Amino acid sequence: MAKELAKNYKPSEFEDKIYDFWIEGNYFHAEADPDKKPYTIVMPPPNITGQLHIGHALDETLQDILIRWRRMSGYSALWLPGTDHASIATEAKIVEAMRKEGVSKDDLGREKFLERAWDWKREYGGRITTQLRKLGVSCDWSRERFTMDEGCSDAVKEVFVKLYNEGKIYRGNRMVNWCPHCNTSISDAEVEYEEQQGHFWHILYKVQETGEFLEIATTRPETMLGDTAVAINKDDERYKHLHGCHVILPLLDKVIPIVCDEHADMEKGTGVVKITPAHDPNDYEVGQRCKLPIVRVFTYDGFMTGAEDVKAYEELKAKGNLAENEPEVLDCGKYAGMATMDARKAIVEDLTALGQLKEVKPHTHDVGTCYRCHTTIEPMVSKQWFVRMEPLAKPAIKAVKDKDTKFVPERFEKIYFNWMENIKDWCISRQLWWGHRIPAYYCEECGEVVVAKETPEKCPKCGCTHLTQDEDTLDTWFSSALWPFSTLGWPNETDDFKYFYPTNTLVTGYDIIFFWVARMVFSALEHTGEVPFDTVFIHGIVRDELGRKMSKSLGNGVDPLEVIEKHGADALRLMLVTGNSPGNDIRYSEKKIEACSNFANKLWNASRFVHMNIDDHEVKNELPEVLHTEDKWILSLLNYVAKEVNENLEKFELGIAVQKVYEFIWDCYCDWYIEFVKARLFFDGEESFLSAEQVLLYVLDQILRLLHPFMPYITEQIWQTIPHEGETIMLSEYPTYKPEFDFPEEETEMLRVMEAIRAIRNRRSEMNVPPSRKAKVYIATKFENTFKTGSAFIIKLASASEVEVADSFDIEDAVTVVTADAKIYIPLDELVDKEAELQRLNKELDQVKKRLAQSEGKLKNQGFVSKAPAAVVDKVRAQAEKEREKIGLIEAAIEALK
RNA sequence: GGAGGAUUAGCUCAGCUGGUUAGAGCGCUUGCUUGACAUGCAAGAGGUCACUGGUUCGAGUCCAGCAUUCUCCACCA
Repeated sequence: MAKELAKNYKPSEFEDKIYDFWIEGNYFHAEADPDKKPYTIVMPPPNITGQLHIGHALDETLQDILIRWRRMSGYSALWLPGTDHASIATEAKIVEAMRKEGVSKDDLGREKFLERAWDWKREYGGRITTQLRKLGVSCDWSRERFTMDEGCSDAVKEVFVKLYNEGKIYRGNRMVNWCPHCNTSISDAEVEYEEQQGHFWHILYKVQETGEFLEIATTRPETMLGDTAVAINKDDERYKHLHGCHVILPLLDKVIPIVCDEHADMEKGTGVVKITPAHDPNDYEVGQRCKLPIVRVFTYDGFMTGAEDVKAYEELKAKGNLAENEPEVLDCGKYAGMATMDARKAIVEDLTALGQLKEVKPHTHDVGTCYRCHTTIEPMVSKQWFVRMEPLAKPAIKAVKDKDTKFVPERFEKIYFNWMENIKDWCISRQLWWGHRIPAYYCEECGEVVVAKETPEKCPKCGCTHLTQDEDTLDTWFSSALWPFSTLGWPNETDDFKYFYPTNTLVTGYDIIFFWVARMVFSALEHTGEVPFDTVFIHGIVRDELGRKMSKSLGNGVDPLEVIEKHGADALRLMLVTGNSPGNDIRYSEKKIEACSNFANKLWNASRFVHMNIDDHEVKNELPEVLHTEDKWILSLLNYVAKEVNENLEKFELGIAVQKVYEFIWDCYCDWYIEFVKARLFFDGEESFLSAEQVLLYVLDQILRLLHPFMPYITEQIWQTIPHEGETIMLSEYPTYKPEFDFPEEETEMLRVMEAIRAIRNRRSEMNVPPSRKAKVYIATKFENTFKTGSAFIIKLASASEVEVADSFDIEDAVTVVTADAKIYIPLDELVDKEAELQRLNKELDQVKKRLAQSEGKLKNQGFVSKAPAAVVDKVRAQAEKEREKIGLIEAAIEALK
């Protein structure tokens, strides 16, 4: 470790070295320690396909701040990292890479494909975590996990089998969201709605019995081949004569019934709806109610069905393997094999030729798309595995209502409840290979379904050995839902699990509450009987300089690695946490980063100043016996800041916390204390400057600790160069409030002197007197001692040549400055413009009078005096008193000048 | 259709449970080679806290309404 500080702050020169130093020291490692309280965060696992982006930087920074603070506060603080296999995203990338080589999944076969996927994981899985390290994350890498590692996979199987045995997982034909591009079902949460320009096609269906035509509007004419009914409302007067009649489906000339169903809304359109149970969620419901056949006309990869598909269906039927709700399949004839969009065109053309297309109207509507590839979702009836949500959602709602898990900020609870209360069963099977394969086995002989953690040797029903495992894998989020406990050893009752679980804080963005947070809550309650974490700390997203979402298509993304390279991780971290309140979005800006970097530079130089003074004197890092007023002042402020910072952190107000540290360092320590101390370092005797150096050093040490969770690198780098105990600042004690460092009187004394300094500077500045031109200062005050002790500061900081203090002076023709506690004369004869000075004094007099009027108004108000708390009333009273005094002094000054 | 943010200085944002002379950073003006820092120091200008009501002794802060804007959810023949 460096023993001295370089002349300039250059983060790139030491950040990596510091990280290595922490790793070598094993400082991130947490143990189950019965003498300490546990504090646990599990890291939201980034996708193995991921590149570090600014959103990660925010998420990780917040977690690192919390974990470093708790660690320094004496907790056994575990931050458990890991990565997610991201089934659909990873598989898509691999398939894409293979496509470029002209290889398909089927060419390769499942096993070879998985080998390739694991190769991919080995190659890229480490990339994201390497990038994370650049941020300074202090997570326990020895416990790094992967959602598909042995332990997590075991937990997945355990959960699946358990839920199946309890009847909470079932398999069946249901309406699901199908992505024809990814070729898999996806869950409701994975559908994103996008506004699209579409059309209404008004089609005429002929009624068999009466010969009249019914006008039916649809946004998807290609689905008409799968119509198995048209619906009307039973109360609709217009159509009462049609109850029990039929229509002839155009193009197919197929006779289908007219049914009555509440889904048909008399107010909307013509009041007649075509019903396609296989390809529309609402129609599916109607089909169930009216016992309609389900006819599938799309293949799963987005084409119209044909003879082949019918054949496959017939074979299944012949075997007697048709499950409940298994859709029939239609040979779409001339449309068979067409992409659905092409079929739409062809069908519209044919209907036009028949004269059965009445009109086409433009229409904008929200269309469901796949959240990964943004392909339009095709609702399909398909055989999938589902989690029955009702029994799981109930306790998950209660746990948050009871505040077993709290959301910060609280308002996100509503989003959670809204989702949980309207939740439908969760489709968990995916037609993908990369992921946890569903532990269900089917007997080829008797059709028995066996769900078990281990591959069964033989069928428990018929005894044969012809069992095949389900081809599908589980939704990625099924395994992430177990993350808080699967990573700690569950289902085994490990020591870690017992000590670190339930975890404390989950830090994540609001965009992921449904996908992940909600599912962790109900999974944890179901399987561990406890909530997975006590607090969900929600943050917003990082937007670009113009407030837009960062996106690949806009190309407005900011690469955190570039920012770190240029300004350092500390500046990036500070920028991400400053001036932000929980749950709100953050706007990235280069200016903000620069400001943060300047702050780091400021701290660096202040530390260099301390070094310049202590290096030749073997100064001990402890407080001296005798403390001067300004020492007590800074210590008292420090104490107060430490108290508040801890309180703010406790409440997850990280932005407020860091703001206070920032102000203390820059305004109090650098701009005032260091300047005060210069007077002692350069003018006083030996003893005084030694004690000054001690306090200077002590406070610097405390500052570095306070700031360390936010800016870990620079604080460690500096800390290592100053006298200290312990190996790393990471494990030093975080400053807290200590009653013995409360010095209210000294604080007041210093404030009096500081006010005088500011007032003198102000006057000099207004009169454009350069600092080089010193002037004698007379201070008339009741607090003679305070100002006598403070005169050295006034000389140094207010460009005074000499200071005289007494309880009054009789001076004419001087500039007069009045503070709350003193009347200050600066005889700058030749510079004084009497008129200007009079004007200024009168202006000030007006201002003070206005304030006094305010105070007095309050005091005259009976309601205020009788109802406001005594402390508030006293405060206003004291204020009014000061104001009256000040008015007296200013008036006297005006008199004297006249 | 439902829900939730946001609205405070030229810009970007803080302001916790109601009590300050409403704050910060950037930008702006003026002065300064001040014994670490010009990535700096000092002084300053700039705000009827979107709007309208209400509660209260007292409202940027609580309540109701309204406007603008963003987001989420649901629906959409």
